[in-house]
Amino acid sequence: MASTIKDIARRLNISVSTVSYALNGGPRSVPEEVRDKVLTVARELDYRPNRVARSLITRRSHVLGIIPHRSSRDLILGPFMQHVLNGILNEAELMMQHVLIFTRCDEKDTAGTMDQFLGGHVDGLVFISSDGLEPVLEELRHRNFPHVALSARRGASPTVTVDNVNGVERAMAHLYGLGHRKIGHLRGIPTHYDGWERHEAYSDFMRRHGLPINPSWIVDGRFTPFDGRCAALKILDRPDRPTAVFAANDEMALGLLEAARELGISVPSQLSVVGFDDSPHAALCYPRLTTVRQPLNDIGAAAARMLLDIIEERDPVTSLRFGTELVIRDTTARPTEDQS
Amino acid sequence: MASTIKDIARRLNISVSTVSYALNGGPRSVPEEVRDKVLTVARELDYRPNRVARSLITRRSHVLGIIPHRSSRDLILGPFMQHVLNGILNEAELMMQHVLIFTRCDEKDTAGTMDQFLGGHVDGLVFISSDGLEPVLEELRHRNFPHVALSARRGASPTVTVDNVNGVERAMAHLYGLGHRKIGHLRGIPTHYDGWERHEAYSDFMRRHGLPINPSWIVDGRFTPFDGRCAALKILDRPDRPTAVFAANDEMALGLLEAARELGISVPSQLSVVGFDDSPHAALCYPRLTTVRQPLNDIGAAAARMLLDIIEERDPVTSLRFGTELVIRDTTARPTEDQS
DNA sequence: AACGTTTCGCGAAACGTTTCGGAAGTGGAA
DNA sequence: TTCCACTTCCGAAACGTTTCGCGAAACGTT
Repeated sequence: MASTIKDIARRLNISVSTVSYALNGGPRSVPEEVRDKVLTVARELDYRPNRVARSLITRRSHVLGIIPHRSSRDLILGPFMQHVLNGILNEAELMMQHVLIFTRCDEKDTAGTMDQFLGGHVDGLVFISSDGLEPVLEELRHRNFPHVALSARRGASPTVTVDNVNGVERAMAHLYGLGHRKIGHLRGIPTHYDGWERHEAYSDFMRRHGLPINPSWIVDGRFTPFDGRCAALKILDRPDRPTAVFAANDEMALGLLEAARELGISVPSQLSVVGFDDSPHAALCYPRLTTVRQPLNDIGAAAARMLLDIIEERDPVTSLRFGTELVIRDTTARPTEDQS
Repeated sequence: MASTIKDIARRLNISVSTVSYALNGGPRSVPEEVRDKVLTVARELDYRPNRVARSLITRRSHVLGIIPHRSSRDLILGPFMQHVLNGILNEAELMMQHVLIFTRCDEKDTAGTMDQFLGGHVDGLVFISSDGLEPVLEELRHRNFPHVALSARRGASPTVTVDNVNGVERAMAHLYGLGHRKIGHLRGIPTHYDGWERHEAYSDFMRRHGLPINPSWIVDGRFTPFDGRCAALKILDRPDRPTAVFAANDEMALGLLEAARELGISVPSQLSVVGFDDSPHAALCYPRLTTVRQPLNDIGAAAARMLLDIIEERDPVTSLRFGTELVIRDTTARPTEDQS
């Protein structure tokens, strides 16, 4: 139904090549006069170029692919995914690229997954989390297909990461400086790289400062407020509870705050809390959350830009690491006498 | 570099058509034996079908397009976009479709926009908000291109909406029932259809109950916490402030809560607040927000499903409207004596 | 007049598929 | 033997572009 370049050519009794050149100021020039005629007829026929046909031949779609974490049902709802995605989208807009989100991504079916990725619909891929997808990354590297991984071990593939170790260090040092010695940890799923790294940094800090690590002060959650609340109940509802808890992200810290309220534990006087992310709600909740800020929007934007650089074969920046910043608000204070 | 169907054919000295049939159990049968051989060689050559070439001929990409609100820089960050997108993504996954987010969408350049949309990269479109895009919708209708609009006037295009009128009615009736007579409104941008409809419903309620509408009790914001805070300061920081405020969404209500805290106005004893959405943080903030719940995930999922129905020419469901539910939490109470 | 150099334009190949028309062969029934 | 139906496979067209090679014409220089 829709008109094509051929229809224009026929109408004007000229060849399709000429039309193509006219339409996109193509690699060869066409005289002003016929150019105008082509443009007019194109408008008359309501012509729209078929970008798919074009991609087939140019091998570029101007679309960036995104692979959300596989448990995306939950994670896309979190501020992490949200802000990173926002960063990617904003940057993609500037770079005139669209963004395709791959919904199906079965890590057990590497072949099927690759079919999707390499089908030509996207020029490159951003992995929001590489958790469980190492074989896929491996094959992409092997095929030389442009990709960038976030929240991943710095390895063979290009990565954009946040300095978790440094961020956790700041958070812990803050708590330690206030006088806390009994510090618990709401840990993210340990297969998730950030979750793992933050836990490592936490353990490392505790060890280095000779603090006791009580296993029952460390509970896992999948980065959601609900999980945070459940996990927090396990940590807090016991006689020897810690005086402070470091949560692997803000969402879980929010759940923790709720749990504390339910248990009648007042924050920060009886319990200090530090989160990670500085999501918008950290400043909006009550009491306002002390947290480690990571520039999620910038991370997303950087990933998008790095990916396009790779696609267009510019400088080979292979990895980028962003810094963090401690934002001290109202959920941290000195532990009270009777606790320490 | 990558191997094609032709390579397989050459290797086996058979025709490409046979390979094609073998590969996708195609419309014609091929004997078991050659089928196996084709599959083996395909694996050997690490063959990946080129989906772009396939879409060119089948005219299907199995990708659903999404057009975020044009001021997406802000809106994608809100729970509205987030949950709707989540709903779409989940449903798309079930339906084996991927999702492409159009970043560029200049409402001034209808032609350019249409080029993007009709380029063949997507089989249909979901408009998150049709605000300002009527000409585009018009043309899509004219071309019979599958699309669904959210948060839009029920018109010629298929829509999925929420019953704003009913939702606002519940919120207002709740406040009225508690004894509030001086009720303000934190309004969303009025070009946004939901924002407009909620404001209409608010005004209508006030009129019907003979309540005074004070223009300085109505301030606009772009659905963000920051805007909510700014707008709330204007409403609250004056001698004749209302005893209750209905906010067009939860994010602004959250900003309102913050503003109230800054001004030393205690919620709910001195000020009642109702939001709209029931975003996760409504239950997590303090005091917990009374709000109108709308099933954002379901709305997104329904839109995706409706779109696919249209694409695949199944039943012609033209529009769907979801109901709301009032969730009473801790930000609403009777007005105190001295206020009324 | 002979010569390069541009300009202009056409035809065709290519991108990687899907799918149609039909040819050749096989087997069974009339 | 003839006819029909079925299987198996090939060649080619099609989808809508981009772009290369090449020829013809036009133009100015020697």
